[in-house]
Amino acid sequence: MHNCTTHNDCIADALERAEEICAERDLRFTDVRRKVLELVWQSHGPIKAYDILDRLDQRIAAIKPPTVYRALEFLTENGLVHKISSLNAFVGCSHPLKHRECYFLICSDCGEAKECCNPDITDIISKTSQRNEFVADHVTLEITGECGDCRRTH
Amino acid sequence: MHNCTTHNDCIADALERAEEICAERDLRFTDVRRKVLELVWQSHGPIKAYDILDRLDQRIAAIKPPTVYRALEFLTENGLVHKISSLNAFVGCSHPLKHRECYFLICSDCGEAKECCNPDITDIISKTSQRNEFVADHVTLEITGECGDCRRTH
DNA sequence: AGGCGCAATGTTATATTATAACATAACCAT
DNA sequence: ATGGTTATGTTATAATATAACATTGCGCCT
Repeated sequence: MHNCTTHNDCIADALERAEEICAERDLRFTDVRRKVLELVWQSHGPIKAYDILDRLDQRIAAIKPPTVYRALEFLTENGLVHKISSLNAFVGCSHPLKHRECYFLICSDCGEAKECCNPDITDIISKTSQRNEFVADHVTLEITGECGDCRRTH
Repeated sequence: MHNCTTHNDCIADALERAEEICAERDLRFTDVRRKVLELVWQSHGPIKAYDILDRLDQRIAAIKPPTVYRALEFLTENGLVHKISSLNAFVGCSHPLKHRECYFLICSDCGEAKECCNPDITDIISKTSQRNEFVADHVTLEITGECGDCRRTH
């Protein structure tokens, strides 16, 4: 599924970065938001809202869909998480400080979504927008296919 | 909403092209498929599956969601219609013979989705995929923002 | 013409994804 | 502490999509 040998560290790092970013921006990194972000990172790949819901600790309080969607909205707005429209799923952003737009290579075999943030793509998209007199505000770029690891395994 | 002065012609043309393409490929361009494609074109911009359902002539037979989704699946598979993932909506392809991938400029003000099929984008996406050892199979590129017409109007 | 096989549609039911609307609680600045 | 604001709880439902099985329709063979 993934070859991130110290995935616990990834998760911890992501949470810590989120903590810092929220502190800097005077945003509240509440328990719900932290827990949702943690589950997003734990899944390693894209995870669906209702799967997050299922994995939240339901012993303490029965968390309902709106709570999860609100947390995801917060995390998405602040660049900590991205929504993958073609999957209706969410994935942690691996470099939430660097940029706003991320592009994804989504393997339909193993399910992983690798961020591929190529400035050349950003550039050509921006030129294309201009040529069409279009002021872009958000870009969704999702490339589906088969990743190298999966291809070699077959 | 749109400045296609002879939009009835657009619709008729699209249906005729679809007819030809299906004939060439030995596909059945059935009444349901034709009617769904017609409604997609009538809307001019992206239209949602349930809006198509509402607009289908329900006097004759009560058409149900699966029927619409199947028709959309057929039309999408054959390049006559594109799904816009970020909107959960469908739009007619304006040049179904030319290529497989289309990119969209979606105006969040007027709702139009303009196809922008820039080979340079295709090119760079393909290079990026290669560099990541990724075999792309489908590309979703949806640029949301404000179109020139809307910007000037404000 | 009759019957076979396959593709398309009909039908019922339900799964999945997402949000509206209003109530309560937690936080925090004065 | 109190009042304003932000976050969460709660109930209900809207919106999007598909599974599973039944029936119909069409092309082809003889």
